[in-house]
Amino acid sequence: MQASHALCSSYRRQLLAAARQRAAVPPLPLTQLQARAAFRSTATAADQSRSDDSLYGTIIPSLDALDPSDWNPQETHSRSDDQPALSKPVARGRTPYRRPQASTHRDVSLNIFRKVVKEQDEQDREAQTNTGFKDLPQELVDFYSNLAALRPMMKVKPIDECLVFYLTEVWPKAPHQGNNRLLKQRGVTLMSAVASARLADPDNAKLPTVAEITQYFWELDALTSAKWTDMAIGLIQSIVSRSSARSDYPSDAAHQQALARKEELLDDLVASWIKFIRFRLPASEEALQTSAEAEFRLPGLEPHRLRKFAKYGNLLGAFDMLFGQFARQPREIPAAAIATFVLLSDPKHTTAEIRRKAEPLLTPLTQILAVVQLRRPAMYLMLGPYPVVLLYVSQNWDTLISEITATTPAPKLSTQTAISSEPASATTRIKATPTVTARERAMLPQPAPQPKQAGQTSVLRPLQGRVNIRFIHNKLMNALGLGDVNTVETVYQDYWAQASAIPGVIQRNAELMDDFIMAFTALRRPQRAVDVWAAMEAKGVAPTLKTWTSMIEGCRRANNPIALENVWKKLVATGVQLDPVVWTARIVGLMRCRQPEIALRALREMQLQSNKPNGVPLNITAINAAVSGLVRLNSLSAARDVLAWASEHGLEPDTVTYNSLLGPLVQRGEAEEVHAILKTMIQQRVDPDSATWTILLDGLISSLEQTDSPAEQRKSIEGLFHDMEQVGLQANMETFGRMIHLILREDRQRDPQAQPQPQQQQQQHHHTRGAVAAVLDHIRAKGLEPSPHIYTMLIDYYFSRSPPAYNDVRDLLIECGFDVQAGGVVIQDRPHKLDKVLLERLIRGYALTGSVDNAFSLFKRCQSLAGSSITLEALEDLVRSLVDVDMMAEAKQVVDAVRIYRSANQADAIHSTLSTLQTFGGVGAHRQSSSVARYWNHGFWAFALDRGLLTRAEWENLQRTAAERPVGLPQEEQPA
DNA sequence: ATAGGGTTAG
Repeated sequence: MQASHALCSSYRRQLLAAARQRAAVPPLPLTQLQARAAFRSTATAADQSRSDDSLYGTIIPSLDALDPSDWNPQETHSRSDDQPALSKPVARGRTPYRRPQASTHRDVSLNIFRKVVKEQDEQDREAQTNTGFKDLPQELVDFYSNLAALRPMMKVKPIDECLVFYLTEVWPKAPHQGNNRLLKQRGVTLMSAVASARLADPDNAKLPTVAEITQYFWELDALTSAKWTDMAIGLIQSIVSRSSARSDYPSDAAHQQALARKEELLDDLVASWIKFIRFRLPASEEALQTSAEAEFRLPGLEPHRLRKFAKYGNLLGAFDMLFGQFARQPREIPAAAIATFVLLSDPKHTTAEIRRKAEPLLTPLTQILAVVQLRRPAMYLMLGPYPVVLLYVSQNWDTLISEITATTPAPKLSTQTAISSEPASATTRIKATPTVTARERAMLPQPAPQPKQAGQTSVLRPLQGRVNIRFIHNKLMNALGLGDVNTVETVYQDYWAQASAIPGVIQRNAELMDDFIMAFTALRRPQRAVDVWAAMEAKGVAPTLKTWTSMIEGCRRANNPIALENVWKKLVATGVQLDPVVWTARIVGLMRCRQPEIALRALREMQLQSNKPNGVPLNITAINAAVSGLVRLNSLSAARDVLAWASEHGLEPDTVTYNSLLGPLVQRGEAEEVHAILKTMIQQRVDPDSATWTILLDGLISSLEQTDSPAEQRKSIEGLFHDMEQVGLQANMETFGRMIHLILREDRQRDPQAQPQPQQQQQQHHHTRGAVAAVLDHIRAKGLEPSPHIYTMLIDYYFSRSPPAYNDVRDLLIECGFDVQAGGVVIQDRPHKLDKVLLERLIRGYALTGSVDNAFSLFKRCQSLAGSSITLEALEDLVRSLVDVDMMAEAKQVVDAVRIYRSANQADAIHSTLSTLQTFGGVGAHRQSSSVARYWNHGFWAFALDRGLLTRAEWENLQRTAAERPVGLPQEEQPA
């Protein structure tokens, strides 16, 4: 009571006055930074997203209309797509950073398109004029007119008819001399279309087999390993997608028919191999001699060379013995060989007859794969373009390899690391073979070097017999804050290795396992979270409700509402007694994932079950989760509806409820509303807490006069802390953070852009003088460290000075634990207070203010985070500033880092079990199609393409592999 | 029985 009176009487007047004033002045985040970035076109007023209360109010249905039973998770996507207002980024007010449009690359592609059209027209004219020669024999005239007719025909007729036409009317009538360029060109175009049609429609009897298409390409002198690989692996994909189980077919006849068709496809695969190898592989003398017995006519393996390749783990070297030059492109013939090998070894798909036919290929492959290790990264590289097949191969690989190593007499197995299966995969990853040949290294994408962190493992090692759980937990949370999945992995591996050595450690610290599960889920490595879960259970630690809550929390952080609901269904299916906490986690998670309707249905569901036996009572915390979520989504009216509904069920607002409602009102300066709520709080005898105080700081800080000297400002701030303590409230880090935020905002507003004497400003040193210094001192006096949040605000502020206050930035960085040298800023050791936002703002600040070297050296130190935690906005700023000063090689490094991250991430995330995919979706499943498009249309890519830092093919390939979900699985249905 | 959950800074 005392606290509320203190607030309401002594500061209310100031608060209201300041709030009114604030309402007229929009906040100006980083305006000066943006203004200084000369290459940015200024954002129009229309870009500023405005909040629209009524819009949200109408979208959220009233609670009475909700029925939890009729919700289907699959609707989530389409519904949001239909209603863009739902995904309208309320919190994303900062659009000025975005480039207006990726118009440049669009123009480029249009030009290319026009050029191609022009060329083709000329070629058609060429064909037409040839027909005009009156003295040509009729046959030739026919040939040319038929050839000219082919292209228009392909636009209107089915592809099989075009093929027949070409094979009967064009190809056989071609003159034996003269320029047959068009004949070939049109033939290749046609045949490529035929190949695509074959892949799209594997059972179309009118289309030629893959083996036949291989032959046609060969005859057109256009058989490349790339084209052939596409066809062969496409065929494999089609085969593995067909079940052999009787239960999957309605009748015996249908089953028999399917099996027969499958055998035809397998035959086609083997025949295609034979054709490709015969056409493309130069046969050695020895191979020619044996070709009578083996249609494949593959060269034999040389045992001593094989031993050597085994020793160095050089798979492509070993493949070289079989495929010669074609072994050099890992994504082509070697990929097809791996996939074929797994398929033809899989009793679910193959037959003895097929194996016999393919035996000349399978035998040497078995000999190689039994002794030369194929590591997962190489597998991902090879099969990355074919996610479905990669998934299939990956899932069958370990079992298959252990079978063949057990039965194949190997030259020397000393270096062959047994590949154990999950959950022991954890240990497998530690023991990743260090032996990589130079050639292989050149071939594989270089994972961005992990910033070498002194002490990451070395600090852990001396702690023998004692595992410092707090230390590990801190490391984990820091890595999570940085979005650094590699470090999370390392911390987990280290912990697991240490803890496993001492009995009871894992069992006694089961909650740390929950944290790892949360972190992996949050960083979009759900398979790793599932692995941790399994590893934990294997140690006899049963998952608790907290474990489930952690996973739900992870889904929330990963912004994956579908996964969240799937996890929920799994939890319900276990039949475990639920509790209010896990219910609340679900509701807040759905709200944060911008699914207010689903969240409200969950709340309603909670209320319905609360009346049943073993029902969890509805409580104010769950209501608060919904209310704050709605407020965050700018839907105040819906929030009030929820509160009214809660009241009907006997739940009255508490302090947190009021705080949720106060936040946006204070921000928007709706003084009367704020006043009304404070009055209600007093009437209802709900005491304000530190958070209330923090929210209301707005008005208190404004009372600091610009004319005050630093000493006077300091006194005012100390007065605030004193007042808080008087009413029994302790300021916390959020209070301090908001104070600094408000002080800096005041400063910016009072001090619009150009101050007459920049020299004086340089000397302002906010963090050592005046109000900010008072806050920082208070933090330290409490034995605390300023949070990354606080450092970020200060650094942003210093960059926005004119000229940029580099010295102040540097001082702060030293405080944060950075090593600042003459050559630039680097992260020497990982600072304890650092997260991804701070890092990004730092890179961006340096880039935009023209301190490009600093920006780049920072980037180099955290390269592995490019593409994940560091946003494309920031990277675009960096690349542009590098190009501006003509550091093209460096600019390319940045683009390469993102590109490599994208493909590696794709490959990594794909290594998932079916169950994980069903629950969490594939790569990018959390994203809606519109946001996928937004990602690939981002100005970063446009700029990189425009400046030749990325080829169009690379860009398209990235999109293709990233867009495809590994498997087109239906949503899992669980009995609720 | 308790943990984990809801509010407040970039």
